[in-house]
Amino acid sequence: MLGTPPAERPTMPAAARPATDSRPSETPAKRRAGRPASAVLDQAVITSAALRLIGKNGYDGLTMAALARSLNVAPSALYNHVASKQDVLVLVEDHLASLVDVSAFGAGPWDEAVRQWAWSYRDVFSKHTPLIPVIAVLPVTDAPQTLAMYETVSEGLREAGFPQERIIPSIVALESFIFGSAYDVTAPADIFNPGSMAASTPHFTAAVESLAAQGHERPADVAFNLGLEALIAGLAAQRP
Amino acid sequence: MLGTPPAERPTMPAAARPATDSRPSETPAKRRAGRPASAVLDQAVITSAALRLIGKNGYDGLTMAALARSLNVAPSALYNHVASKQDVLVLVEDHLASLVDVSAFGAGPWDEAVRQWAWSYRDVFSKHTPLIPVIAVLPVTDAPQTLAMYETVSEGLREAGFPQERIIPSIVALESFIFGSAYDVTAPADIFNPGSMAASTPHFTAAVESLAAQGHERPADVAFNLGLEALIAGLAAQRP
DNA sequence: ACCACTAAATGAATGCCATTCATTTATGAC
DNA sequence: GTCATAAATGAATGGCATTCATTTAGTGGT
Repeated sequence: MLGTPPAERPTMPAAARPATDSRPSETPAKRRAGRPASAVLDQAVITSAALRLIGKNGYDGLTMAALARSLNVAPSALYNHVASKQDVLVLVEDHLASLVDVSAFGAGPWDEAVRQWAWSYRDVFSKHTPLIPVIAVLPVTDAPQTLAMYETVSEGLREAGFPQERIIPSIVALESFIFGSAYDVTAPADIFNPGSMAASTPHFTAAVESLAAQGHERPADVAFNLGLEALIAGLAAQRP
Repeated sequence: MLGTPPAERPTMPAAARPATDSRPSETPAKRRAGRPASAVLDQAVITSAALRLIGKNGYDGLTMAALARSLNVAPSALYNHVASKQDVLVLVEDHLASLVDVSAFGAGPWDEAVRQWAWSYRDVFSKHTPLIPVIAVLPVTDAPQTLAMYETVSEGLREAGFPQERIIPSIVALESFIFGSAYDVTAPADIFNPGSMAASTPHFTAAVESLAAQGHERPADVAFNLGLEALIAGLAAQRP
């Protein structure tokens, strides 16, 4: 499944404003304070700069100062366009949601669509785990692209015959599993090595070694596949 | 937080302690060439103070300064017993792991044990979601109580007839679902309210309203139950 | 052609944070 | 007693998000 390279240019920002045409003319040098036509910043520009920064230096490198510097602007200038750093994270999150692949809904069997969506969703956010605490608690109103994703999935499940009142719980269950699994992808390879405590944990140690002996490239994928197939089967059983 | 795992530091190792309970007892442990019988701080004392602080002011209130103040000690004193704030979080996490109920393993059918464990695990960590990014990536060596939990669960699944190499992936899948679901518990009640965008998301909106009409006390429990039962059924199907 | 309005930028200042380090204190072993 | 050493201090450091008074320069109204 595809990764999530840093978004190139103006990819559909997010909330609120239509924002003129965000064709980013490279304004290289200093500029004096000014107004509209020459405005340097808007939410789309901030979002793509944040993504570039994250891609290069990770989330530790995403500071308001670094973000401003990458845009040749004073840190305080950002606050004319976003209310807080949290706001920047929301913009980034919503952009990422638009990268999740929902194309299989309506184009094939529902379970295949769920599979494709879930793998894509996990892959996108496994590179952005610091956003998970943000999304998991974010009102959908603040994230239009995320909402659009839910709409597509909801429609898909509806057409597959799911009873209305089970659609949201099904999505939430899948999403919870996906978020947890995204963390799992980033865990160090030897996270389960019991080290000096192996002797006191024989069953666990045996299980770890037995899995290791299989020599899977990405153990996280084994667990994700197992859980996802179980969930899909379970959902299938709950349809009329 | 959450950016990168451990940074090595010259001061003090976090691992290899007898893994206390929360009582701030003055257990002296062992003294090597030792000196201070009147020492105020140790890891057990720090852990229980941190828990008290979190209980009162939440994770935003957990700062090294506040922690030190609650112990009538200078902030720098903490660093004689802990290498970093991250270390404090690990101590807290490991204590919480000891609160998770694994008592049903070996005392009944495996699926009932998993059910009880999973609900308990989710409930404990739903009040401590800021620790999830820590646990999800933490080597088991640094968390003896957490390791003990894994040992009990591994033994339970082994006795239930699970093939060795599927035990760890099964635990990981369950745990991923549990972590994601812990976030879900803390989400605001109206997180799915599409607000002014309802018109453009008819299927999603209908699904949300249909669920709301059921009037469940805790909607998060509906999704958790649904997902957990699906996972258990899926695991059952994979046994010989 | 003027002018008032206001969005968008500046840069200095604030307060909080984790962490470091040179130093002091107090203890138990000898 | 003396001494080595763990444990505590308090001052300092550098980074962080955020605020605010101020400046600048287009724009719309007249």
